This record gives sequence, structure tokens and C-alpha cells, in this order.
Amino acid sequence: MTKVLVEPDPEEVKQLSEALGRQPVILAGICEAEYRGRAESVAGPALRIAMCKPDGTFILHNAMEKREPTNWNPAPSRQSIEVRDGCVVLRSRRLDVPEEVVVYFHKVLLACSLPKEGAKSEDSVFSLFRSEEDMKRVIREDPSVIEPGFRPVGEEVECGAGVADVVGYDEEGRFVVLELKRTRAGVSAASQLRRYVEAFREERGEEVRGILVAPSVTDRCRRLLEKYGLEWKKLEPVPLRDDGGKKQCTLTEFLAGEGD
Amino acid sequence: MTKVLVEPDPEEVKQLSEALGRQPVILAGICEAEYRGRAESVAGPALRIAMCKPDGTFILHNAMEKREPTNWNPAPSRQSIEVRDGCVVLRSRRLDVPEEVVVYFHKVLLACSLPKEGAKSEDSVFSLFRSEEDMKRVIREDPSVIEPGFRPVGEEVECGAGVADVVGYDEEGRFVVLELKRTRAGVSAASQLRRYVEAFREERGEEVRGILVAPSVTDRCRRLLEKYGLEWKKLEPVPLRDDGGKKQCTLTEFLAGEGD
DNA sequence: CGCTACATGTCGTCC
DNA sequence: GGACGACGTGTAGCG
Repeated sequence: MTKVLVEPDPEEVKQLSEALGRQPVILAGICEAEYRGRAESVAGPALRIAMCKPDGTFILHNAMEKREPTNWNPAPSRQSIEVRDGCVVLRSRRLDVPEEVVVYFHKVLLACSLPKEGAKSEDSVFSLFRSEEDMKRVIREDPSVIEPGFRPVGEEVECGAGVADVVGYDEEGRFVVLELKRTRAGVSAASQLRRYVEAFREERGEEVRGILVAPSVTDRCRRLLEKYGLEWKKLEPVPLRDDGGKKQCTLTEFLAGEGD
Repeated sequence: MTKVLVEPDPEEVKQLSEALGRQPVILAGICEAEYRGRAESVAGPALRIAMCKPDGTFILHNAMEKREPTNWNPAPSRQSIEVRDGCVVLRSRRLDVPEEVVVYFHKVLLACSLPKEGAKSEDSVFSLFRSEEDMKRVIREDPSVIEPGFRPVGEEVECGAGVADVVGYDEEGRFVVLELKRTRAGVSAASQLRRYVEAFREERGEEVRGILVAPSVTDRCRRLLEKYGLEWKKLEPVPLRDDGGKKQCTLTEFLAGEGD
């Protein structure tokens, strides 16, 4: 079920056509590429790796560098393989918007399809920790991390100027808007919070406090906060896990030996 | 130079160790993965494809879906392959910040290294069109696309609240700040422009106009612009190429047959 | 190295 | 389907 062709002739590569959209397909070799859609690009000859996933995702990577692909089409998309002038041409088109990538292979080094086995397990489980959502949970469970007497009453609250992360009341009954950032907050965070605070002030016609909740803020962010009459509360995104580290039991052994 | 192993035994996979950091390496199979760093994640057993690039980039993709990888390490990073308990373990660590991904392969379906040939050509040429930079160029070359008499005097101008895309003067000599967006602009764009306009007003102590330049704006963005006393100028990101389509000559033939 | 903002961003979520 | 904001965002550019 794992079919692999090493330095195949172009015609052989066409065998992979039936796998497209069903099984994962990988094509590697020297190619040029062109993209047209929201923007346009041309990429000259280089060694690249193309990946076609069953959900329609298409990704073309420079084989030597960069985390980001040279070109791509997110799902829903469809790929096809043709041979023209004795060369392999991989085309990808998005089905929802007019975007297309064409890859012209001068030489194919590797062409392979993987079994769709493992599809049922999909990503089976994928858990992420220390996200902004985790910060929200921390505040929900112990609102005093913001300040004594803070009482949250809503999350993801629409306000005419966007969606506020957390809203509530302080000890004195004043309305409070929180904007959470899991990393160091810059000027745009101050802007964003100000936008919400002003919207709530207008909607409610009362005093409204705004607190930026982040592990740290840049100098300019701090200055803007002051100018806008907003506050900053230092908070790290969950320094601890709540499951006692049970989840990573299998891999922990392998991590154990690192000693960093 | 293209070495390919199909459903290899774990010990065989170790052959690829010497290719890591030198040649592109691909590993595909059923695996679990764990990440620790800025955040943490665990991913259960699934068919995935790992890519290690010579610049140190590491990318782990779910083989079935998603444009975005399950886990990754941008360059500079380093990978290693070990065998433990008869299983292939691929580790990746960033060299600049403490971040690590460990991939534990239950079964390897494909393991291969590609030649570093093509490295010299790198991405050879990569040109992108219709970016915000292109919009800026259009305005630079014909400022009247903003309005008659507009005279730009600066790009990427620091202003204490960030960096303004374009600044200049209108027909009446008023200072004007432009914020460019290549796609439909939302509330945050209005916020951003307002931030710059206020900063310039304070710095210069004079009247300052703010114009959001975008192909379209959302309803709420328009409402905020009005509230802030800002303007919107409709402008598409370069509807034309200035090289008469010469750049894509080679691939044009292949695109020609599509007929969409 | 830190700050800032773009991106063919992609992705989830809520209306 | 559009709007909005997070993201382990990555990446470039500038001070």
C-alpha cells in the first residue's frame, strides 16, 4: 500500500494520479512553480518537496530551508498530475476560491503514496497547553489572580467593536474589560483593549476599566496604556499542568534523558 | 544520492542520521509526538510525515489533513534519530530558544534523504505580486490614485505609536496618514490607523487626516472609521503586472490549457 | 536582539 | 458565509 518510485520516468509518476485525494502523496524533485490567486508568484528551479493530503491540502516546500512553504492550497482543493513535453506537471486548484498552483518538475527524484491506514485515528488526540484559553481558565477558576474582588461575568463578549476576552466587575462594582495575551504584548494590544473599553463605555454609559493581562508588555505598549487610562496585570500563561503530567507518560521516558 | 528506505527496520533508519542537517530528510509513518516550549502539546498515534531541512527546519505534518503542521521547529534547530525499545525516535530542538519536539515512530513506512544538489540554486528566484508593497509602489508612482493633489513624502514612518505605511500632504497642505490593506479591512485596521493619526497629531500639533486604503472594508470597520473621523479610499492591490507577463513565460504554456 | 507589522497567512468560533 | 481574533503563528525590516 506504500508505493514508492525512485527517480521515476515521468510516465510512471502518473500512476500516483489515482492516489490523489485518497492517500497522502509526496513528490520531490527539481521544479519551477507558479501561483495565481489572491496574489501571484513565480519560483525558479530548485529542489522542492510537494505534499498532497487526502483532505485536498497541497503544500510545496523548498527542500533546503524555511518553515513556510513556497506555495500551497489549503483544503478544499484538488490536485492532478499530467505529463507534458516529457515533464511531470502537478497542478493544484482550490475548489472554493480561484487559486491555483502549477508545479513543473524538471526531474522527479521521489514519488510516493502512503496508505490511508491511520486515517481513522486521524490526529486521534491533540492537546495544547499554555494557550490563551488556558489563561482564561485560570482566571475563571481563581478571579483573584487579576485582583481581589474581581468577579468575571462573561467571556468572548461582543461589543460593537469586536469581541472582548473577559468582562466582569471589580470590588467597587465597576465594569471591567480584560484583554489576554499569552506572550509579551505590543502596541496593538493596547489599541485593541482601548477599542473594547470605549465601545462598552458607550453601550453602557458608565465607567469602564480596561486591564491588559499579559506576561509582559513593551515600553510603547505601556506608554499607550497610560495615555488611554488602561491598566496592565502581569500574568504568565499557566505555569503548571493540571493533570500532574500524566498525559506524556509514554514519551516522558525519551524526554527524560535530555538533561537540559 | 537519493536514498530511500521503504518500511525499513528501525536500525536501518539510523543510516539517515548523517544526512540530518546536510540533506533534506523525510520520514513517514505512524507516530506520536510531544512538544514543549512556549506551549506544550501531545499528539496521539496517527500517520504523519516529518521533514528535516538542511537549514535546521523541522516540520511534522498530519498526513491526512491540514495545511499547518502538527509540530515544528523553525531554523536554527537540530534533529537526531535514535532507536529505543526497537522504535525510531526523531528529536528536534531549537538552538536559539528552549523548544523541543519528540516524535516516536511506532512504524516507519518511508525514510529517505534527498541530494543537496539544487542547494546552490536555492529558491533561485521567487517573486510575489499583489502584496502590500505593490500597493505602495502604485501610490508612489501615481499618488492621484488616492486623491487629486496627494503628495506622499514618506513610507514606513515611525510615529511613537507604530510605523505608518505612507504619509504625505493633501491638496490643501494637510498632513495625511495612509494605512494600506491588501485585503478587506476589519475593525483592527481602523484602530491601527487611528493610533497613528493620534500620534502624528500630538507630535506635529496640527490637523492630520487618516485614510484607510483597501479594496473593501467591513461594516463595523466603516462605522469605526466614521466615529474616529477617518476616511476610506477603495484601492485594489495592483490589478495588473507591469512586465507584460514576461516572467511566467515557461509555465504559461501549461497554464494556457486550463480554460477557466 | 527587540519591536513592529505583513501574510496567498491558516484556523476555529460565533453570529 | 462573513467577521473577528488567536497562533508555539513565521518572516522581513528597521533601529
